[in-house]
Amino acid sequence: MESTRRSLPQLLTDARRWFEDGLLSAMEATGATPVSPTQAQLFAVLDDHGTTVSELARRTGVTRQTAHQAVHGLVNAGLLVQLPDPSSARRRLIRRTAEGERAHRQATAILDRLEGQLAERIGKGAADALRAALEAPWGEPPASAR
Amino acid sequence: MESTRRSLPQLLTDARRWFEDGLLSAMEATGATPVSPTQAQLFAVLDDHGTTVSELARRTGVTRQTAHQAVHGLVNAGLLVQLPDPSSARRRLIRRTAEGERAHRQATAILDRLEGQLAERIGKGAADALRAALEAPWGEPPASAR
DNA sequence: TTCTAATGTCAGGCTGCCTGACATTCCTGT
DNA sequence: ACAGGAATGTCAGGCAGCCTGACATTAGAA
Repeated sequence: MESTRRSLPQLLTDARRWFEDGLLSAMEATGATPVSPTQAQLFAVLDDHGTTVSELARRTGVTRQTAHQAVHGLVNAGLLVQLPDPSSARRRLIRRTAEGERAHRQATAILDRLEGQLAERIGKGAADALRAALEAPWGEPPASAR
Repeated sequence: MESTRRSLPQLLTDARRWFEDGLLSAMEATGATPVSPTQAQLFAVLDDHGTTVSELARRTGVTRQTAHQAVHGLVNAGLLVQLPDPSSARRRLIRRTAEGERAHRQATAILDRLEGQLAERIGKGAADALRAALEAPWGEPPASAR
């Protein structure tokens, strides 16, 4: 009787995997510098006038060190650059390179297309509802769950 | 104007993190053997008469090796046991131990509670829509995304 | 000026996932 | 009957994304 509903965390993971695989294989197919969703996210929260690693960490909800590491990879890949912040010597601003722009735009386009395909499959209404539900602020899990 | 909608993969990750953190901290608070969502998922797809590692791998959508590793951890933690399958010498059936039962039931209960809290926050309708959308079969990302 | 906070970075660790490689054990077709 | 292919379980090694700890440097506030 399959009383066991699949757990939401698992469902969420499956969905994410679908996007992730789709993104990677699509980018790979175009020969563009591949960008993982995690990296794409970094791009997404980057603003045009340059952003510090710490700020990126805050925006993406990870530690400074993790953000640093992600940025480092992208810098190595030639998609980002770090330049000194004229207003403060301890800060280093992160900016996209031209190639970074390109990769970011492409990744975004592919994700949009995937979302479109999802809408086709489950219906536009359902897809919108999914997004709406996920966009609710998650914050931290209420301790009241104990 | 924040034209940058957050990407679905990222939203999915945030949501998953919320559940994951909630689950871990809740289990930790009770002093029970902590079970990660990944491990909980393993329990969820385990049937009562015993299941092989390969079968678990299929059900969870990961490789045999990954499943093996997860099972190994749970066996070490005393939540699962492997016993020889009387019907075939190359197979080893995985079963829950008594403690495994307990941990599984508790994890499931906590996840339900978290889902309930989610429903409170975003509305029952939205929560149900979320689940419904996620339960659509994800299959593989269509190559047509290239 | 001195003390605290913010920033960037290095080092090391964990988990979940993967591929490769094997030894065993079954099963099927000839 | 048996050879060869498929299934099963495992070990080994790798990679990405996270995390904590520890530091040096620089800004800013007291």
